[in-house]
Amino acid sequence: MVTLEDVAKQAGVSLATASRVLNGSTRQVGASLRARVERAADELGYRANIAAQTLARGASNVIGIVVHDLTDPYFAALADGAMRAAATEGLLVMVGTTHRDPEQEIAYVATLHAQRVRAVLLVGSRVADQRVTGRLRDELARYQAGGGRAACVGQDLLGVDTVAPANREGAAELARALAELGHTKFAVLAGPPHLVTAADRCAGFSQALDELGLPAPQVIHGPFDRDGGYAAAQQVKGATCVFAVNDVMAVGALAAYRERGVRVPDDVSVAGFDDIVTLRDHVPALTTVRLPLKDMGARALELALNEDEPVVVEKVAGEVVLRESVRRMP
Amino acid sequence: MVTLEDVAKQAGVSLATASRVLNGSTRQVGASLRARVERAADELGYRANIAAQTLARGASNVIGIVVHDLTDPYFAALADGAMRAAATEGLLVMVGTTHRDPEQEIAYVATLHAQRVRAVLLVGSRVADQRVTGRLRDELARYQAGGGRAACVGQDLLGVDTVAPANREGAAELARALAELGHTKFAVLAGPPHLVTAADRCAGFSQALDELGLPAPQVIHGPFDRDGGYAAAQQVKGATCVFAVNDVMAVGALAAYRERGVRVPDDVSVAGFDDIVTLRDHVPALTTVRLPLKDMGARALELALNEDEPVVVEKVAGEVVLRESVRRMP
DNA sequence: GACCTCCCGGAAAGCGGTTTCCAAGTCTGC
DNA sequence: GCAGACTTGGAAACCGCTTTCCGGGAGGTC
Repeated sequence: MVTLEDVAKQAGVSLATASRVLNGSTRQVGASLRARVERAADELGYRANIAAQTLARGASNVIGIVVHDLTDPYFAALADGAMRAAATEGLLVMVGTTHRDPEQEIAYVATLHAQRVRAVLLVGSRVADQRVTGRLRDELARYQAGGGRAACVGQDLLGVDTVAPANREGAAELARALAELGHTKFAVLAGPPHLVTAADRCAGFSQALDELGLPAPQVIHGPFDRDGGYAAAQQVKGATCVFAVNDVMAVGALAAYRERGVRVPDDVSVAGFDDIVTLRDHVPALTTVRLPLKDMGARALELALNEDEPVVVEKVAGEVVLRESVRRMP
Repeated sequence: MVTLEDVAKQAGVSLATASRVLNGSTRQVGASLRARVERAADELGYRANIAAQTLARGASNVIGIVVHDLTDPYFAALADGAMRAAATEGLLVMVGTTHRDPEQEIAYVATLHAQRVRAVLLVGSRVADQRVTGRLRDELARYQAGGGRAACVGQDLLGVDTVAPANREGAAELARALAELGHTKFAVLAGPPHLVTAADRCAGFSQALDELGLPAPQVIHGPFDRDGGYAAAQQVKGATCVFAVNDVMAVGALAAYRERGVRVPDDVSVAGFDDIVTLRDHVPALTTVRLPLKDMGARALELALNEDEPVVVEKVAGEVVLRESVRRMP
């Protein structure tokens, strides 16, 4: 590959001068030399070696984002928000997907640390397992000790900047809205018990029902994805309203009902959580809690880059959106 | 940050020995020294500086993927396929999104070149503009001249390894299947004329109709996304069957019809292209052409990494999937 | 015109690793 | 017991770039 030295030689100047011309510096370079260097670089097709720059400057211009699954539109939206924010700062993005394996998440933090990325963003729910979370914390702390910056979208469990959606509150508000429509018998497709996001939404929902004096919902655990919702829906017994703790599960539930000839919302009402954009044309339109996913991603990056002391943006509000998948009870 | 020198000092060995123990080498290191080094590294929380390694080794372990829009499930699936393939090779991934700006694509290739990534993957349709494509070619050639590797998912227009879906053939087969159902009056929601993927699908469809002796379809251009499909559907006149050149446009069209009280498939049949997984629960279920997106992404990465001479995998076959959004004509 | 700044070009010292080359052991085989 | 072949540890060159430090010349002041 073409190096700076090649360019300097071709232009008949020193390395220092070539560097100052091509890669930004506070120092001025005279017009004639500057032109010669630029021409040489162009002729040779020079591209600065960023690994070398990073090493010399002691700072890189890339950030790392770790998500669970890029094909899940929830993560895609969050990641997209963060990537747009990164682009405006002139930063590049390395993306890692854990496929929901917490060990992978830890491994990625180590790898991104080794890459000396400017910041790492952990996107997605924490798990309840204290030991795993502890190891992740350690890995992050080690990275931060070396000057790294980190933020998380999810729960404030890592001791880093955090953007935390109001999962409990959003679910509670949804519960109240559904109760308002006259529902009293609920089921919750609750996802995996160890996933904090899922657990929070389930708990917020249940608690709100309790405060309203309504009976506790039937809680059905299962995977956090479309098929999990599909399977869990089969086990619902006697509820008039089903809350799936995220939208893709709700879509799975709707599919299960459709196949069995159960009409939504006539026979049963269904609600989800997140308000995934890709699902906006779903039939019936899904009642859900809208989260500003892109903003949250962007905000988290901002925090990671700018805050010295860990800042926690608690309870990013969701907005209940009532659509045709729920009906008013007679 | 902790450096290798710190570790070596702490362990009382030379830099060379520490390097050999920690960062893999053909050379053996005695058991006792090895243990001392490992203990020191662990105590200090050492993480190799990959920028330095990349510089010293002259080879990096990251690849770059450039997509148009991560929140579009089409790209998410392709990227996910490539990322899984990368992970099995122990490679890290940098992702760039162009937001459909071809200039951005060129800029990303330059940036990834500067990063000295092992390979770059360009995912998504080429544009018809010769000048833009030419500049992208130049940028890629320059990168490859320096030992970089590149591949593309889309059309074979860049002189690099390419995985090209059989857009024309898939659309043609779809046209024949729809004609088989008795349709004769077609419209095509054709997307932007300059997008090669869109144009190919439209052309393949039209040509097949022509070969069947059927009248040419009404062709309506517009954006390549959901809203483009929505808007284009409004302009359809007198067709019994509408082909949207991708699934998200088809979903937009379905939404437009639903709002206007036009029944699908009773009043009009609708088909898309791609078979996006997220849409599998859409109502009515979308007739489409299934493309093996994840495989294509993985395959492209494989080509980039292993092939010396540009290899073109032409015409990755799509499979027509007939679902309820189309009906047989009486 | 002497003296001081200021400006700009270049030499060279890093940045944190890898790897080549040596030297000093340690094993073999006879 | 000793030459020759392997091992293994360390010194130092090098990867490509940034930046500090120097020095020479131009411009300004009295």
